Amino acid sequence: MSGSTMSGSAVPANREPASSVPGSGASASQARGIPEASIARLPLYLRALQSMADRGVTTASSQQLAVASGVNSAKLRKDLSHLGSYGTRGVGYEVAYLVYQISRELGLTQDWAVAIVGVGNLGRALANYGGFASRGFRAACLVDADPAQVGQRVGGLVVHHLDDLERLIAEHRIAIGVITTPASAAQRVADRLVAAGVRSVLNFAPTVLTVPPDVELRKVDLSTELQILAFHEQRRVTCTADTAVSL
Amino acid sequence: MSGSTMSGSAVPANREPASSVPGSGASASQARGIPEASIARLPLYLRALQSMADRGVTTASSQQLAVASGVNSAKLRKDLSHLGSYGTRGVGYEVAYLVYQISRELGLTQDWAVAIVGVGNLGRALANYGGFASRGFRAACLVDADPAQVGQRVGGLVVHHLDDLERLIAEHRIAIGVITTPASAAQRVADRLVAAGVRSVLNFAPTVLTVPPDVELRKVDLSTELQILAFHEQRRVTCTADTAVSL
DNA sequence: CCGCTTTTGTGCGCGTGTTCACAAACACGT
DNA sequence: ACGTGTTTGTGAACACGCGCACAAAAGCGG
Repeated sequence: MSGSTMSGSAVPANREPASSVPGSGASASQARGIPEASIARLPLYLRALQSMADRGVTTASSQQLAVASGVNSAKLRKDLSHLGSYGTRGVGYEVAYLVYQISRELGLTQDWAVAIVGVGNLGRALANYGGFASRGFRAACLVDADPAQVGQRVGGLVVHHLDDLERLIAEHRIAIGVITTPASAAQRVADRLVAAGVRSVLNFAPTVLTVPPDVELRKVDLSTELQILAFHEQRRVTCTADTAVSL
Repeated sequence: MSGSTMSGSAVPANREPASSVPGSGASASQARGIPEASIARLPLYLRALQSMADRGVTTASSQQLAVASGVNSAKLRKDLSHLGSYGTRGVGYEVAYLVYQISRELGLTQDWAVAIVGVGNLGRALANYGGFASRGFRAACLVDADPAQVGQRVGGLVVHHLDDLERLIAEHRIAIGVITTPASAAQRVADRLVAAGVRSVLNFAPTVLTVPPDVELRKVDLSTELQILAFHEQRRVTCTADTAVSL
């Protein structure tokens, strides 16, 4: 009854289209050919697998893994098949081995130095977030434009001034930039990150950023998520009313 | 060359599939027939439009709006056409009118009471986030399990104890629940929210939640986003190395 | 050594979403 | 009043991802 069973592909993306020449739609993009949708689910599988490993489980079937990850089992098998045939028919997947394979595919065998720009409430929350270190990420650098923030210790790190951004990126070998500034400053920060060599940016500011096409830009938008929920909530009451009338 | 121009649909979704009976794939879901993908973009358009309105712009073409929203103009027109023919050929869209129409469609003409469960760093950040109030949302209720947090004032609100969750939901007419607890507590909180009548849940905890099919569940997963970035970053260096070899 | 059970890996049809491209519609200047 | 230029709305082609369903493979017991 409630339109919740969504069969088809689904919802959009956190990947910003950024600037892309529409005419040159070369479909031969995907390098080693792992679909973007599959990659986005690998972290999910990885988490489920690590949870299993912690509980001492050594082997898991696609069915079990699928349930633990909240996805269809066929989809999971197809996703895993993209990284090679790491399962044993009739048995399942070896948890530890799969953890390693997915980690390697995601590039989590090394750890990535992350810069957080904007030490507001959200920036602080991220800096203190323990989930990073355990998953191959290290908040290596905190930056803010406000002199009052500079020098403060947040999550074991000293906040530096925005002016030193370029130097800090070079020194800490920053690979990933996280933008938690107000929307008004986000584009300027993104430009400086890119100019300093950062090719992966995660944007929390509620604004559309433009970056060169070779920069990977993702966004997390809190109010958008809420607005989507609001839509469904509103549609629900509308539909309920309609149903009530038709009864 | 750099596989960044992504033509096709793209990435997965923040919508959790939740529990859905696979066999009963009724495709006639979508009620008034606005595609989910379009809805997810409406907040983007709304923001661009409001920004234009603030700058005194009264009329915008699909091209202008598309650039401001970072999407294709044809896609934007098709999205807007789903809510009716609110444009004037040869001219464009009237900003103020479109703002109203989108707001109405998203259910933002009323404001929604939001409960935030888990007053950690992230919960605090959300409670203090100014972007809510301005967009039709109101943090009406802060809850935490830790007695030390109870009674504190965060973002103008007093933190209540988790025990009072059901009462608070009823009193404040909470429509949307936001989960910012540790992963271990998330499922229990979700169950209680649902039992208390909340039908829309936004989950920040890094875990898979299971809810009844009539509950709208979205997730925001910070480490997943970073891991996807790490994948591309790693693929980049791998590809670069390959290229260097082949030269 | 063979047949039975379990589970992977995948070919295929289908629904969804995206994009192009164009006709209908509208404003405006003359 | 009428042509002209611009912009919307949408039909159609295309690309993508999802999930079913099944064959191939592996283990196991007799």
